[in-house]
Amino acid sequence: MRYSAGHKKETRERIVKAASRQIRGQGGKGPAIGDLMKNLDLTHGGFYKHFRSKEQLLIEAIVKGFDETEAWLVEAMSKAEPGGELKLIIERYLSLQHCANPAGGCPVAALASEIARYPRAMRLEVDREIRKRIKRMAGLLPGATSEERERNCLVLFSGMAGALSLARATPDPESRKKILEAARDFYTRAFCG
Amino acid sequence: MRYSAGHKKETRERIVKAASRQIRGQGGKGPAIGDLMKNLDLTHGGFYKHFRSKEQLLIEAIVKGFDETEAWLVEAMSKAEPGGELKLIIERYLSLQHCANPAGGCPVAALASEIARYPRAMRLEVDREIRKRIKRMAGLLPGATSEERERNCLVLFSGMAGALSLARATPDPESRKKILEAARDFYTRAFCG
DNA sequence: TGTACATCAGTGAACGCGCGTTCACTGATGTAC
DNA sequence: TGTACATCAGTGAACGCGCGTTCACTGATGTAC
Repeated sequence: MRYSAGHKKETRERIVKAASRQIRGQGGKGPAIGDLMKNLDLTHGGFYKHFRSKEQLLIEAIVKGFDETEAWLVEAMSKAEPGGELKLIIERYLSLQHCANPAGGCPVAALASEIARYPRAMRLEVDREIRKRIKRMAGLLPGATSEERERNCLVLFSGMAGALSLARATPDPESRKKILEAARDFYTRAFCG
Repeated sequence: MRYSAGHKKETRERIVKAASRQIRGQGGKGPAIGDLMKNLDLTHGGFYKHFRSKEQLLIEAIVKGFDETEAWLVEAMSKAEPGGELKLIIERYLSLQHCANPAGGCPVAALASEIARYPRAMRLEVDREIRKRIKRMAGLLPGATSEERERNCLVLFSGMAGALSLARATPDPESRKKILEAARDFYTRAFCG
């Protein structure tokens, strides 16, 4: 059958969006293409009408994860009184909500240890995204020079991703909460003066 | 053929040791059993004379990773002047050497984001190990109560693991070094005050 | 002391399943005439 | 206006490979007699 004008583009976006959630939720090589397509009421064969390979899809899926997460954090910021932006970002990033929702959250926390083992093209793309976000976020950090602010931002960002990963790895909900709270208190004190 | 008394035990240990390196190096489901055995000049069929399942092997392999890493950090400590132990641990954990050697390093940094997705039995075992090590290390941290020292230890440990994961994910060696140095300076100042 | 048998770490073929990718095909709609 | 053909998103069978697990078998050595 013939489809309407924007149909193909819409389908493509649905695939990327679903894949983005699933790669963050499942990690590894991400969802099997058959499953992914079935969830969207499509069949696996059609996949290659949209993407050159699974790897290409995963790259786009991860980029989408960064976009979604940044938007979600920026939204938190918008509610801040002046100077309180960073505190709200830390609180949201280290919230129980983010912890319970890897599929909709930060790709670095969701995939931290796996990125290093991705194929080169994927690593380069992830690296580009991380640099972009770090640069934007660095302005909120304390520090005399932009160099110093960026260093602080790297420490905060990697530290929060580590705390979130560790919390998610912890089976006991009480301990999870303890880790998140400890990290939240610590980074707030360290960077929100 | 019949083998000497300790032979089976030795073979088993060789398998665990090789698997421990490979799961940390490759992540995911770890090495394929066929490859793992071939590297030890054995065939895949014999594997099940030693282990109930691959999952059981992985559990033992990860525990071995914790043991090796703790020993390696304790060795660093032994060279410290009194009070300087933690500083040496931070420096070793965040060294370029550790960064370049995931297969021989900390399992949490190597597998951070994947642990949360392991089968329950594996998660529980990893959790036990982490608690054990955190408890031992907490004594080196500042804090008025043991509660507070443990919280600090959680923050330091998860932060360092996050920094190491991020550094490993970074393709450019200069940036890798920058991340490690920034984290090293920061945590040293924060906890070795 | 010599012989028959038991033991058991290791072997390698086979099974079954998951999964990425390819490819000939479908069929509703747009277009050319 | 009606008819023949082109288009192309989506379909589903098939291929090839990787991999965990099973199982009947091997063969050197220890043990029973």
